[in-house]
Formats: sequence, structure tokens, C-alpha cells
Amino acid sequence: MSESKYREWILDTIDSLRSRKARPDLERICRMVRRRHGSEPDRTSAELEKLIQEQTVLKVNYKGSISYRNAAKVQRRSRKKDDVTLTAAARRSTVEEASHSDLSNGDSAFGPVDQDEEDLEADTSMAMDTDSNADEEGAEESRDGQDGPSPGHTFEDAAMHCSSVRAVSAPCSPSGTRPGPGPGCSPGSGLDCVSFQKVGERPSSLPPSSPRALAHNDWAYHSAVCPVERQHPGMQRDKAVNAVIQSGTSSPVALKNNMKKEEGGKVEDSSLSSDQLVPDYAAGQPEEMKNNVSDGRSQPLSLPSDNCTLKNKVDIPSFTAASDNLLNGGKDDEVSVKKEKVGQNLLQWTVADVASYFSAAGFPEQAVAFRTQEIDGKSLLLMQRSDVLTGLSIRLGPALKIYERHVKVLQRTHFLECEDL
DNA sequence: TAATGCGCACGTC
DNA sequence: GACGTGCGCATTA
Repeated sequence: MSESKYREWILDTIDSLRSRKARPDLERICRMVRRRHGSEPDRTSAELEKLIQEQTVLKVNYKGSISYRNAAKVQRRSRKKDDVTLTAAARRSTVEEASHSDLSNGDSAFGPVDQDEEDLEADTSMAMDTDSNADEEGAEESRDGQDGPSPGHTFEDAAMHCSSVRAVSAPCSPSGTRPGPGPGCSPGSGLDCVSFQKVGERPSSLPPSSPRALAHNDWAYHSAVCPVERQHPGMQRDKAVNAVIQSGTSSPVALKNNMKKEEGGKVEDSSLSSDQLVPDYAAGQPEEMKNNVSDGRSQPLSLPSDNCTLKNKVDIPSFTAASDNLLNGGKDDEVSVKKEKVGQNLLQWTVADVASYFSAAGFPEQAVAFRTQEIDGKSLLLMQRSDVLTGLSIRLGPALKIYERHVKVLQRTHFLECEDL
């Protein structure tokens, strides 16, 4: 069975349990998957873990127990409100931090599965903790509010609102979360933040506020940070933050940041982007991206299938650059960049490649939707405006940007390339 | 007996 | 008041 199959099974199971008003915990998920599909619990558990790392599934500590959430759904939901109640969100963020502890314990909605869990279920779930490993890596980013700027936000928005955001974020900054003792979130205390633990220090140094920073950060952070964020927004505003998604990376902080940002402005997209998730980042590809970014130089972002593009790669301004442009509105550059890279490759892009691309482009949350819908390069070429706007169940704002700035561009580029060839 | 349905309470916004 | 979550109990297969 392909992973995608498991993804589908697991997500269906989670949705099913939720609709049934039953806690989507590991036991129930494994049981249902086995009953429905005959899959061994061990395997299911392993696949679930992968999904958590990809952030397709969020592992949260809710009311003292571990629950799993369909990241895509969570995000979406939350978003609405978030958008609407930005201010509230802001408050929330600030408050949250202040009250992390509270959250943690109880019932705060999403506590990241953290230590608590560990304590609780160390064994089983712990498997999930593996994510945590990831966290370690990703965690760094989040750390303080700084991350805030994290990639997540849409660049544009982010840039625009950065300042404001920051302000907000700062306070919130995970610092609270991060609180010294990393793990500090002490279980007892209640913080559930696994993520926190890991949240190390944010790598980046770029001031969130500066658009530039954003641009750079984006990816850098986003990979680390974003993951978490994305969800949160969705999840709950509330503790979403806390909720750490363990996906390893999850950095609650990041989330908060995003949230904050959102609040600040309309960060809607940003939130989206950042928040949303970056599926793979944390897990795999991200690394690449990160590396690129980290190097400072822009390398061509590794587009999905490198194989294809060899020649093109070359000097292409890195993807990051492209991103920046986008943010800044620089469409042309972006286009050109993609063009070069994309070219023939597009047909060879896998679902993961497509998802990675959008995550890298600042739409981690929406990337999940592409993944969920199993959009690969070929499908991408066939997508129409309506497909993007309504077929992916993503918010209109990001959808429009994705279509106009990416899908359309990629398609155009692809076909132009074909002609040239 | 396990799976499912759902009323209700709780927390947050 | 709206919404998300999930416990706990009743019902169904």
C-alpha cells in the first residue's frame, strides 16, 4: 500500500472518529484502520507518524490525552475565524503565552503533545515523538517571536505587517513558551508543548520585520517554524499554539508568531502560508530548501525533480529569490525563475514535489491541499482557475495567489518551453 | 461485544 | 452565541 493510501485511510479515520465525536487517538485510529482495511496497527502507527512529520496529521495534547487532527481541516476551520478575528487572535497570542501553563494542563485544547504525552503514553505515542526529533531541528526556528516573521506569512503581508506583527509577537513570543527550560513547558505546568522543548533558538537572524528577512526566512524558517504555525491557526486559535504539533518541528512559537502576525494584519495569507504547513519541510525536502537558504546564496531551489532540469538549474535565482519577488510583487522575476526550472520538469513532478513547491512558495497550508488532492505535475498542468479556487478547499485569497502567481505561471512556462523545444 | 450515534458539558472566542 | 472537542451513555450490528 502506498503511503498515499495510508494517508487517505488515516485521514478518513480521523475524520470519521471526529464526526462520531470520539477522540481520534492512536488506539482508535489503529483499530479502525485495521477493521476497515486490515492494516496492522504497527504499520498504521508508523504511517501515522510519517503523516505527523509531514504535518498532514497533527498530534495534539487535548484534555490530557493525545489526539490526532487532520491538519488540512483544522487549518481551514480555524482560519475563518482567524481572519475575522484578527485582533482576537492577537490577544490570544499574548494571552496564550501568558497562560500557557494553563493550557497545558487541561484541557486546553491543543497542547502539543509534549511531554505530557510522553509521560502519559510514552510508549506508544512516543513513537510519534519521533517527530520530536524533527522538532529539534525545526524547533530552532521558532523560538521567539522572531520567528514571527517567519516565512509563513506571506511575504507580502508579512512584510507589510511585520512591524505590527512583531510587536505583537514579541510579547508573545514563545519566549514564554520557550521558557527557559526548554521542555520547560513542563508537563506539569501544563504546557504541552512538545514543541517548545525543541524550539531552540531561532536560527535566523533576520529581523522578522524586514521584508527581506521574510523572504529569506521564509523558507528557512518556514520549514522549521511554519509547520506548526500553519496548523495552529487553524486549530485553534487557542491553544493551537500550544498544540504543538509535534510534528517535530512544530514550534508553537512559530505558530504564535504567525498568529500574531495574522492578527496584526491581515496576514491572512501569510498565516496561511506560514501557518499552514509545510508538510514535508520538516521532514524531508525542507532540508534542501533550508540549505539553500542558509547558505545565503540562493541556489536554485531544488525543484522537485531535479532530474529533469539540469540545464536550467544553473543560475537561477534561487527559489527564495523568486519568493521574494513574489512577495514584493515581482512577478516577472518569479516567472522567469520558474520558467527556467520548471520547464520540462513539471511533467515529472510528483505529488510531493508539487506540495513542496507550494510550501516553499509560501503556501504550506495550501500545499497540503495539493497533496491531499494528489496533484502532481501533470495534474497541475491541467488545473484550471476554478479547480484551484474551489477544488482544493483552500481559502480564496491564497488560492488566487497560487493560481495567478504559480499555477498559471508554471503552466505558461511549461507550454512555452514545449514550444521552444 | 465492538462499533456507532449523539446529548451534553466544557473551553475559547 | 457560535464553534470545536470529546466524554459517557444508548443504540445498533
